[in-house]
Amino acid sequence: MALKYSRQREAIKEFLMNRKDHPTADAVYIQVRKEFPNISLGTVYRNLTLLADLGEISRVNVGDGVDHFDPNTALHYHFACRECGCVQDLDIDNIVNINEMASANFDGEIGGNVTYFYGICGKCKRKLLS
Amino acid sequence: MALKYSRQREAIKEFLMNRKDHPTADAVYIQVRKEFPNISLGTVYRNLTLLADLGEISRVNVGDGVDHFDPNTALHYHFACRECGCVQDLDIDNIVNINEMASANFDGEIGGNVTYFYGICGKCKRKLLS
DNA sequence: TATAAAAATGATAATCATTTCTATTTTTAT
DNA sequence: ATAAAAATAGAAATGATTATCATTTTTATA
Repeated sequence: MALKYSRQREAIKEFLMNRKDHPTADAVYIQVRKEFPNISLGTVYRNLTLLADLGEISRVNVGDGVDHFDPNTALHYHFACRECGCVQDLDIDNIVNINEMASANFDGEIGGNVTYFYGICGKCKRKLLS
Repeated sequence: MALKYSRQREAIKEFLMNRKDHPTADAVYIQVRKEFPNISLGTVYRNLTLLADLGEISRVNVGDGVDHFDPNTALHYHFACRECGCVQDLDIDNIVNINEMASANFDGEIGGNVTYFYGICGKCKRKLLS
């Protein structure tokens, strides 16, 4: 149970920390393989899950069937482009009271919510117009 | 391309229309198999996807790794119990302006958003307290 | 520094939801 | 009645993720 150092885990963390594009496990794998040619996809998944469980990174779901990973664990919102599949952060204030709103007229316990946006990103929008 | 009647599709639709519990494809399959013992899971998936594409039902994702299906296509919010896995409707007003909020400071086009809540349902809450 | 227990790894197999394929059956316009 | 189009059942394929397990790394302690 006690955590032990691993060069692979450090490389995964290091790679992710410099990223703003919310890579998938496979994207992490492809990159980290440049430094560790023998790393296995299972190791990438295992470490991403571990880091997420430790709260060092967060797992992001934007409905495209693949998990994305984000070094920013603070509350913020994501946008997913349905054209190119990119995932980006949105610069908006926290949506207020949403859990409280849901708690009214509800006999269970609201633990949290998942909110994300989708559409066409700026890049794809410009491409489609030209 | 032209749609042709199918008894299986009617049975799937009929079953779903009387449901408030947002069944999965597999749950639909198990039920409809009582009337059509030879129906295949592929047929269930094909028809659920078709009905969703036609806008007659909606596909609901609550982050549990399985798609749920809802005969109610009007905008409303869902709650997913992390204890028992049940999915239910929430009786709350529409969350206002959320797409507009996201559109500010964003150079792409917001097409929509996905918002759902999770936690412990009333039934499980009571069970845990006793 | 040597060592041995604990943890992590690489390789691969397994899982699970969903989709695809194909030969056969249903539907339906004529 | 018939034949083209669409739908089906059954089975295989896919794709993301998890599990298994023999081997390698890490690290606390002798």
